[in-house]
Amino acid sequence: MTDEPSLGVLLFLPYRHLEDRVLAAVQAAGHPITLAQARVFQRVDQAGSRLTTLARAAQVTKQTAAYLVDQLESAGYLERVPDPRDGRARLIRITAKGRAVVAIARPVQAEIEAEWTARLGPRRSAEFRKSLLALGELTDPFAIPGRSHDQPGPAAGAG
Amino acid sequence: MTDEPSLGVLLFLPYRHLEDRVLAAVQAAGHPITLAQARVFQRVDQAGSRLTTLARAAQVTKQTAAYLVDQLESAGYLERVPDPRDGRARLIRITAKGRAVVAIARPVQAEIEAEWTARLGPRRSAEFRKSLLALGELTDPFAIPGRSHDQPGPAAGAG
DNA sequence: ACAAATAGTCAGAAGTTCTGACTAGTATGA
DNA sequence: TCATACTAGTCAGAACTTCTGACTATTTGT
Repeated sequence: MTDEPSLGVLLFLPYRHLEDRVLAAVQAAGHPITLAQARVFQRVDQAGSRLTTLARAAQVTKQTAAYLVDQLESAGYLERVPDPRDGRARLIRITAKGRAVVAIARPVQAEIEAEWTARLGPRRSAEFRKSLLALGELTDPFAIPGRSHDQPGPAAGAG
Repeated sequence: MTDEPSLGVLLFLPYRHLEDRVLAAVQAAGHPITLAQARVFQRVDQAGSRLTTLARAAQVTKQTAAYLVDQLESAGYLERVPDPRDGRARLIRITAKGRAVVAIARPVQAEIEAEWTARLGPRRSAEFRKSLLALGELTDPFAIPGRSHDQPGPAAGAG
């Protein structure tokens, strides 16, 4: 660690900064949402998401995702409706109250991105995003076939 | 969310991939280390680190860091020695057993970085790292003055 | 010497996440 | 159509992680 920082730490810093600042703004606006809840909420699609999808995207088990969605539903930020296409599934959707949270989060996110763009300059900034997109294809567990159902993501098959 | 992925998600994917693969390799080698423990262990300096420093770097409270260091110490991966420069402090150091873990982790990390470099190409890869370094200066809570003691990082001053 | 700040600990509570076992609906193929 | 395998989600319980609050010992600055 006296050496140059690892890519892990380097990715961690902006990731966490973004997450923390957006959450702080949401909380400051009077929404008592936790970080774990936010990590699920953030991934709910406008058109509605299935629990399993959220769980995979957030890289937690479906039980964990269910626990957090339950809380967000009780608090009125999310709702569950039957999925017309699949009787087993339910669609998790953002409520009006949830959209109020999105309305707070979005400009903060934009503000941070603007700070980053100012720091890197427009060209490097665009390239940075493109690089992240490329790495996403390499590192998104969705892309990895044959993962089983209860796992939060890769890294499991150890121990 | 039907839109293009946010920078948050984009940073999350490679961060988590790296973390998970390195941890999986360590666990596969027979070291029963958890993700939370690894996040602290990873930040211990060769020359020894103070608990408070580790806590800040990992962005958890010092109590949490202490809890995890206790476990890593019991398991023999870390040790605590008095800090000759400050009677209050102790230096947390990596033991021989801990260095065996580092010896497993390092090449995996290098392998992943090589994959990323292969994907981005050498030029974009170098620029990607430079951009992350620049953003680190912007987002490292160490750089933010006047933060108080028990906080895991920013984002706190909300609610 | 004294006040303020810092390093770390102790105790307890809350929050998150996991494993295992289960129910119900869907898809496939004989 | 029926059996089988698979997928979506839930229930229960345990383990793990993280936090808040209160405290001791030591150092720093005046």
